[in-house]
Amino acid sequence: MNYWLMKSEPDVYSIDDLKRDRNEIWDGVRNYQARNFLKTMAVGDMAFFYHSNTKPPGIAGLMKISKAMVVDPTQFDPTNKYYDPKSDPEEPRWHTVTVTYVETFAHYISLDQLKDTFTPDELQVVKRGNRLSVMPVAEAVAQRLLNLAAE
DNA sequence: GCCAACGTTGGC
DNA sequence: GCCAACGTTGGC
Repeated sequence: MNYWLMKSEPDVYSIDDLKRDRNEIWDGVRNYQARNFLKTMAVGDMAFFYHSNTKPPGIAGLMKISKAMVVDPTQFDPTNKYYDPKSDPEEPRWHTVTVTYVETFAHYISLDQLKDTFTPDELQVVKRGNRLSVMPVAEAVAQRLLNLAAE
């Protein structure tokens, strides 16, 4: 079982939205490195829900991967902002996962706290200028995050 | 709202 | 295949 961190702007989709929806397709990722991580996710993996572009940015909760290798439907929808006319329905370019709500942390872990606790090597999200929206989290780091969240 | 970082596009 | 222009991300 692997741990991940996935970013979303709460104005667009927040952990409260996921709590309400229970399950959601994590659509709209259009970065190959992030997509490649999405494609390696397995059912049962856990992902930290990171709120980006908000004040303060940070980790808001936890979700679980409930379906792997989901074809992102938005790539074939011409009315969608994530429409990709170059994606071939026979060979879809963008795969993602379905996530299921697990919990909202009692203690929101702000980016400032993440920077105080982890080095950029331990947790890529604290790296300055980091724009990757999906990234792996090492088991030991994940455990420390879960401890922080419970404080 | 600004802007640094950086991925993508497209002319050559 | 290079690289300038452009667009997006995301912290501040």
